[in-house]
Amino acid sequence: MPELPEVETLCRQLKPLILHEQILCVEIRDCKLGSVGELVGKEVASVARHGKTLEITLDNDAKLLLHLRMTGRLQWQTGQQVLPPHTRFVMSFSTGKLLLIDPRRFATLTLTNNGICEALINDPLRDYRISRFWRLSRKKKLSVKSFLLDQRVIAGIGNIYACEILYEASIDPVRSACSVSRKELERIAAAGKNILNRAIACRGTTVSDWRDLFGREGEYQHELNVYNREGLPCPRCQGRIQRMCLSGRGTYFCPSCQK
DNA sequence: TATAATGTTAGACT
DNA sequence: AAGTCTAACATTAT
Repeated sequence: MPELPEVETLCRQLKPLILHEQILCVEIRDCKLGSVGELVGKEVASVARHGKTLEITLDNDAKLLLHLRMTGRLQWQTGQQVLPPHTRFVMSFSTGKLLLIDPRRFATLTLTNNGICEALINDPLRDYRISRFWRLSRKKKLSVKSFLLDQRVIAGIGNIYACEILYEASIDPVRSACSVSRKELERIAAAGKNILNRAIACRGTTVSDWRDLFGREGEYQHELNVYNREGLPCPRCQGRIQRMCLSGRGTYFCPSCQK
């Protein structure tokens, strides 16, 4: 479910609620998550996002890394309501409770002492270097879409935004990464920044079950050009949007203006 | 009932 | 050996 803009939305909403707050109680309700060590009594020193990972640093420098994978959601709850179905983890503060809800149970939670510097370097909204992006693309024969989805290349892009970025850059998703020219790759990088920033401003894309920390839908679904729009007219050339399967994922594109 | 779903990765295959 | 592809994870909704 959540890609970079969705995780960034959660990060921004969560920060003012839990920064410098003490963890009062932790409940793991799904043993598949494993144990996360001793968190009770620690204070939250920072809340950050790296790619699609949410990082909560504690006052002893330990880091709680949360990855929502496909259907993970975070919900903020104040008061005594019953927990929603599929609530897998609860962390309580004096200000309220943070719930992890995850029907498919793919989400992961890890406590670590070393950061995740790889994603720090490769986050497209930080000091991402086009030179590195270009260099990596030169030796890749796989599709440019799979290239964009490789979190070691860029951290944070998922299936929806990969489709949208390639549409905005007018690049055919099946082309091999190494066939993309420097100019075209610059177009992809620019489209990536535009789209991700715009999607953050919209608090993410709700096509099925994405909700923000307070249960609200995002707004970027109203600005999608190709994703989930098979058979509808392309906003640019009036051709029909097609759907195909690429590396196992639904891929939407306009065959007449993505070359 | 069959298929697809916004992610990642171990293991298989080139 | 390194690059690439596939199946699997677990559950719900169409």
